[in-house]
Amino acid sequence: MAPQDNAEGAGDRPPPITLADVAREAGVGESTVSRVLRGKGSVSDEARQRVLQTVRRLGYVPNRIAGTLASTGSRLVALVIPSITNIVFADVLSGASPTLTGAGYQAVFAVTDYDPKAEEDLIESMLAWRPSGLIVAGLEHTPRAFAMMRGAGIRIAEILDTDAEGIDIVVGYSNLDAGRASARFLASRGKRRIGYVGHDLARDKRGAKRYQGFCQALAGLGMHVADAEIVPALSSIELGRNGLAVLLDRTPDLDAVYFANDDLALGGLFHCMAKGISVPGQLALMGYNGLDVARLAPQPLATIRTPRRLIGEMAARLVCSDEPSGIYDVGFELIEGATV
Amino acid sequence: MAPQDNAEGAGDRPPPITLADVAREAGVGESTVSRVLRGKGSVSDEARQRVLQTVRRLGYVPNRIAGTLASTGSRLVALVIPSITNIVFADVLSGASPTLTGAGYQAVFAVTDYDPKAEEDLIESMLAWRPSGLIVAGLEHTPRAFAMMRGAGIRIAEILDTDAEGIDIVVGYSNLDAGRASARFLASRGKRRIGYVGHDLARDKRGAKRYQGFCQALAGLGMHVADAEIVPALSSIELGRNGLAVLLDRTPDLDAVYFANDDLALGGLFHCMAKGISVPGQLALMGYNGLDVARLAPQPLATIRTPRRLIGEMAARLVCSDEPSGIYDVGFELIEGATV
DNA sequence: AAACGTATTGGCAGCGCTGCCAAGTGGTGC
DNA sequence: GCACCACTTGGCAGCGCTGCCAATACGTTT
Repeated sequence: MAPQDNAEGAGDRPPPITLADVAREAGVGESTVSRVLRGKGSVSDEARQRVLQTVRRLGYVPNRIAGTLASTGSRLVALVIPSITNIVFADVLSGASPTLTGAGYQAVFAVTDYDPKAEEDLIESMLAWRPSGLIVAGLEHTPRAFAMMRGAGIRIAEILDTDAEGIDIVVGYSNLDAGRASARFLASRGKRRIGYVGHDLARDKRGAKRYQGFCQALAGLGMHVADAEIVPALSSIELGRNGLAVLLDRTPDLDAVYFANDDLALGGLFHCMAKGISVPGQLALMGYNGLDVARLAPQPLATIRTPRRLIGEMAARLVCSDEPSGIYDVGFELIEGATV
Repeated sequence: MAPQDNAEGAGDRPPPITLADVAREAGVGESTVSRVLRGKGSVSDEARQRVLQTVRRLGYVPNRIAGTLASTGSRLVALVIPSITNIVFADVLSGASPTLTGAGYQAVFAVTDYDPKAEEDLIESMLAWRPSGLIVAGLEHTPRAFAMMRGAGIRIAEILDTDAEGIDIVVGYSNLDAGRASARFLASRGKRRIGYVGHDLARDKRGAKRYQGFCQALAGLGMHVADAEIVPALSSIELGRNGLAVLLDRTPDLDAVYFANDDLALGGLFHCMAKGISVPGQLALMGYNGLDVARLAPQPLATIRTPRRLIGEMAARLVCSDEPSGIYDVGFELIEGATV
């Protein structure tokens, strides 16, 4: 842990190379260098070669900070997400990142940890970088966050949900419908004593909407959730394992359990495997998200697959383009798996 | 999928509010506004109140682009990582992000997809933002990438590996040692016919080092890898499942298999569960990374836990501070699990 | 030959802020 | 009363680049 000191020079750095240095060395005007580097405007082949060679020789790296200040657009896109270890958002980023890079944009991101006030503060500090676009998770924000986003004068994409009004661009699907579809699926397979294991729904707004849709659809079929175990923390496999144990302890005669997401459901599946509970014979399990690990488990999990990568890609493309604002509903897909 | 058009005004935006606007409205000089906003220099309470109130009234958001250009430091830290969906890097980011945010920095990131040339290009475009620090995975880079990093005059942290020379700051652990430790552990449990399932090692330099250490340690014990299945792609649960199937097909009498990481190992475990191969009775499995899902599987996986979050935190803290450069070895921990 | 487009080039203001400096104010000590 | 100091304040030159404009060169049209 102790640092082994490095002989890296502590000396004064030479002053950084600027565009003016390149211009002088190449014997051309600053504008010409700028034109060559941005590939805009016409420049003679001879001048271009001279500039490029000088750039290489001096190791010049353009200063985008200065460029951005001088021009209008910043070529930065801000991403504000609740979590980075949650694979859902990692997938969104993995869709957005190459799209942005490919279009010459840079991604700046910040993690709210599911805290609306933190989101508000982070949106503010992101806007200070004058990004040309902002991608943010969900449709629920604090009043000040709404005001800032509306007033920013940039493209805003809200993702992963379509169940409320959007500010500008919305890319996602209906979480209410996803919950409803799950309820109908379980009912269609003859399940009647259905339990629920979820996590902190005050923080996970979209999880709450799924549960709401789930209950609604059950009610429509004259049914209801027999018992629910809500663990007051963020979802994890461990929580699912424990949550299902507690639920079954309290209400042993369930024939199916709906989980707020695949992490929890996988924990539930592991619990059943460890306890010798036969799935789906004795108990059916259904998750949500369509994670790889759930698909490849010894018993593929019944779940709903959401096109998260695509959402990231589309949101990125839309905030960088002038395609019309509006709602882009990408839908979801119910995976029957082998646990129901 | 079709956008439902939104009535958002297409009108001309009012010119954005600048610090000069605030100064004029508040009846003070620009310097005073700047001092209030940055909490530097002395300002009378009365002036401060007037400024803060005006800022709130106008909804002024400072322009960090301009601020950065005018001052020296940029308060940006660049992160260049191979992947974002790989939980290892997501964990690193989740450690780095709050640390940076807490210190008033903004994280900018880019994903190389394990391609050295892409890394080179991305490092270049990140440096164009004049970050005050750069965090990059691993110690292997292209010559031009090395040159750019050395010449950038900023703090550089190379993470997740200590098995080669670093440029400036190194935060990680020895992958060679991790491989060696795994070999010794398997040998100590009496395993003699040991197989290996790995992925594209030309791309995963650190995985290659672990395998190298593993083979080295086995050789030291007068043993060797009985058979190895290298799948030419990035690791995944699916690949682990298929890889183990192929390996066992070819060499059925193995008594242990070492996997390049937990994704592959988990796939292997799932394969055994599906095929009724008893673990560790018939076959022992060992992974690497210490993922939650591996710890919580019906049979906890033998693996090596690496402090990825801590690495992210430390790297973030170090690039923002003037703590000494050098190697910070955070070590790793062997988890015996129940699969060996 | 004059007038006119097109390609190429350099100069320079200014993007919004910070750093530095000079100036003003009021309290203290001698 | 004067020198001195700490605190407070505003003015203004840049930071490194881009956008605009004017200038030049050269071929074409009438």
